[in-house]
Amino acid sequence: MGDQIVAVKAKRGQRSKESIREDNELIILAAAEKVFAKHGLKGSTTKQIADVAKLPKSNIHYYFHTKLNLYRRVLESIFVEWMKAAEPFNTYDEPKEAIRFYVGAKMDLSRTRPFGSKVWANEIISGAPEMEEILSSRLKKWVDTCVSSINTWVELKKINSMGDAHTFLYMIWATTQHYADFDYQLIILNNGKKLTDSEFEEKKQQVIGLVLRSVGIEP
Amino acid sequence: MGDQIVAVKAKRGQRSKESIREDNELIILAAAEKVFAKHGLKGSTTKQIADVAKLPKSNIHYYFHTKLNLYRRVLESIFVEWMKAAEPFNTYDEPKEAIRFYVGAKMDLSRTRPFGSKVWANEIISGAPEMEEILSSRLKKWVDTCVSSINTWVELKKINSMGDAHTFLYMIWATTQHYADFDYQLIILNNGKKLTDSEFEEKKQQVIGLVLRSVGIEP
DNA sequence: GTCTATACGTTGATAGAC
DNA sequence: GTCTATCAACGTATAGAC
Repeated sequence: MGDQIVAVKAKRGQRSKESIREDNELIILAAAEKVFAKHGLKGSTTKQIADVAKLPKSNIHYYFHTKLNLYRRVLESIFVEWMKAAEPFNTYDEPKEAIRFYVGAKMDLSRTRPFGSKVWANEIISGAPEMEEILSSRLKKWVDTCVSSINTWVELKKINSMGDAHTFLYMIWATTQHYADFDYQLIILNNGKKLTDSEFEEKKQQVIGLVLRSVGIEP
Repeated sequence: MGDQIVAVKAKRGQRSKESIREDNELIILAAAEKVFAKHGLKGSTTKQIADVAKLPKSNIHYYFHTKLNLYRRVLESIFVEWMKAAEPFNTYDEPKEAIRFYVGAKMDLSRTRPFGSKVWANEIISGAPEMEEILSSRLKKWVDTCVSSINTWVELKKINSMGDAHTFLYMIWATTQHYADFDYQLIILNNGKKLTDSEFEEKKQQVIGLVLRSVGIEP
């Protein structure tokens, strides 16, 4: 993250004002995601964000006006990425492929963007006051589509019935996001060692296997 | 929660000082669990806790000295309850029963004590700075026992192998705790309606079914 | 044991020099 | 567009009257 900030800053020669704004907004958004992930909306301070972004505190307010506004922008950006990862579920007809790629994409996101997942988790835990709209309209819509796909597979006897399709979907969310949200716990229980990329790939395949078997598909 | 506080207060006639302390500590701990769940350690204020407990702010400091100390007491109390729920895993020999009762107990805890689960989640998300000791010694020890039970079942061909037993255990934690930590999201996606007790019981059985099938046990 | 008053640091946000 | 200086509000914690 720090390297990212330095890299963006170094590239600046004589740049247009729009470009400076764009760069700084990205730097601040990345810093904010990290800080909000650790302390939540209320627990984070604009000074912390400014320090991580290596900018004076007043610049945060200059670009985003209020802390709440910056927070909303972070949430929005996470949601967009999340929905991108969710596409496999609608592009594959066979449950085995759809589930495999969706769970895989979610696991990859937990690995590459853990802070985003944590900001999301924090927001939900504290009652989702800033996300009700996103959840009740945009996410709800996607969930409905997804649930009907799962129900179709059940009707076609391609997978076992689990009663309510939501239960299955929530298990996928919970299990994959656990690798982002609870990463510190996983590290401590792994004797203080972070998983290497290849170890993580292994866990990913194991998770895919468990999820597939849970609905009766042999991986 | 509010009723609980009123009930404890009303019972006081002429009580010993020890008993007053005990009651107030319980009231404050319950209030703190609720507030810490919503805002995390940094985001919570002693005033909020005092207001929920219906006591003056200074009493919080009188009984627990510092906010951090109170927070640690809340975490400790959650951990104890958590370990109690974990007993089934060691008291049943057959995986089908052990898993069924453990997952059931975890689901029940998510239903009856969601705030505790959220405080725990918040603490892990923010890097577990106050819990490293609990995690790396006491929780680690329990996990090791649990993992070796699972491995024994695999060796006895009572359940399918999933590669690393931790992956299976983490899936159980994630899925069950999701019903506490993400309860607001679940409500919104359920059209704003909280699950009734009997609906929750249904979900619980579905989760148990998915978990059992994921290791090849027909529920 | 209870609670008001207050010390003293930190916070979000802005004004205004550069 | 950048950044120092500043402020009012709020934070934790304590002192001391009851």
